[in-house]
Amino acid sequence: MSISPKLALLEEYALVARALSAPARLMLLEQLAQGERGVEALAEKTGLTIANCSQHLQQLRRAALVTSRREGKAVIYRLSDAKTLALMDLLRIVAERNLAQVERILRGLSGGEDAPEPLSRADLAARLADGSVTVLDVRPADEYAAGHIPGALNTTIAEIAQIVPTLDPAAEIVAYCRGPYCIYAHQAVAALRKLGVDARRMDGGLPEWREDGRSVLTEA
Amino acid sequence: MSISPKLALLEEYALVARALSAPARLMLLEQLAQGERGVEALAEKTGLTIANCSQHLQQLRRAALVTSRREGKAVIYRLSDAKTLALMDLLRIVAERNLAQVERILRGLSGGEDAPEPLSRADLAARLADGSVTVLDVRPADEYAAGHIPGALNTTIAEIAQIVPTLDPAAEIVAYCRGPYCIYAHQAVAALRKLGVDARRMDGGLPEWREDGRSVLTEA
DNA sequence: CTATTATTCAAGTTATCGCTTGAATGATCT
DNA sequence: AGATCATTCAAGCGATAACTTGAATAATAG
Repeated sequence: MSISPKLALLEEYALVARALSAPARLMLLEQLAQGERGVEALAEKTGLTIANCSQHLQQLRRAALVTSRREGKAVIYRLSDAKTLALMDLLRIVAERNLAQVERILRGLSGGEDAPEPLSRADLAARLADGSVTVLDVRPADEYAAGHIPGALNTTIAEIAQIVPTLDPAAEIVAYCRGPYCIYAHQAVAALRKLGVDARRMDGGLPEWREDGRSVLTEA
Repeated sequence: MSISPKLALLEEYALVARALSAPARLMLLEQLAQGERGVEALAEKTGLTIANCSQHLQQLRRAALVTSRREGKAVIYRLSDAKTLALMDLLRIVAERNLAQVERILRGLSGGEDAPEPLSRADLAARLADGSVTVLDVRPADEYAAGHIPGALNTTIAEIAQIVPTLDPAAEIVAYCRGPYCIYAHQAVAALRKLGVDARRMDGGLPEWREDGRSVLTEA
């Protein structure tokens, strides 16, 4: 038996937790939840320098939360499996469930106490089928192109006011973004409600939608 | 909107992960999974100094993984809810699933590749009913006294050789301990198999057993 | 082979964490 | 109130982590 097998074991668990303990790495994981990416693309999206980004990715890889492969001169990173996503999710749930501060931050974004309940993905899928909703994808255009909910319209938060008059006034507006870590959908709903337009968020984001096994449309 | 709501949010999630990123705190959580405890008892069990233990507990409380209440002059800590246990569990699953190093540590403990599959809690409950197993609780005596599986015998790893001859040779031996983070049951199985006695672990530990809604016996 | 591009490595700085020590708070008991 | 016990706070030290900069490695193109 080694010096302290117990501590060695706990150290391994702690390593995984430590990998999740920096906001920069959570950003990277959120990006990777959208799909696999190269280092440069990730650095661009997260605003990190290339070297810094690379080092964070290596920490994630050491914790086995992501894997990488070479493709030409680029190294492509991706989430290692669905359990990584599950872990991020549970982390978020515990944080949101327990921390009043998180609540306040989210409240501030969605326009106060009157923020409506999010629409479940199952309900959204049903209502997409009968045409009673307009779905807005409020992620950047390149992520929309890489895959989105069929029928969803892509727009930015800044341009959201211009798109409203073109929409079916009878259909409820539902916004979605990258997922629970992402605030775009919150911001979109807040912006729409400020305009006097009723809107809700979809629960989760595109990664969760895909994880459910629902269809995803990729631009040609 | 604040300076960077996105970062503020991620910082909160990271806070929870950071709380799980120190072996000492994982030890504390494992202890608390057995039941609520005071600071001094936790310090004793984990080998931390009182002051250090108190500081770790406060970090866990800041992350809302545990809550505390006063009882006389003592402060009693407990896991805040089942989600905390779920988070520890998923962390362990991801770590074990992905890290070859963890595998090696556990293998080394259980006596190599021939370590038997653990017995599920449901199966153990069924076989307890028909008397075809002997259950060994290999946790310290005070934890056994605070609650154990009905019918289980308490022993230490060191004394395990002496207890074997007193057991029904027809019944399979199943050992359990604090749970997945704990290595006592692994050690017990390794020790028994070295004696030529067939033995297995129960999957999970007492907290998981209790979480299943199964009966737990407390010493008078 | 040399040049180019994408990524990683290495060194240095600043900030944070974990642990220790010693003092301060809070609740009980006499 | 004063004494006592459990816990927390505060300051200090050594180790570790995040970020920057500049150089080194790998794969491809010319």
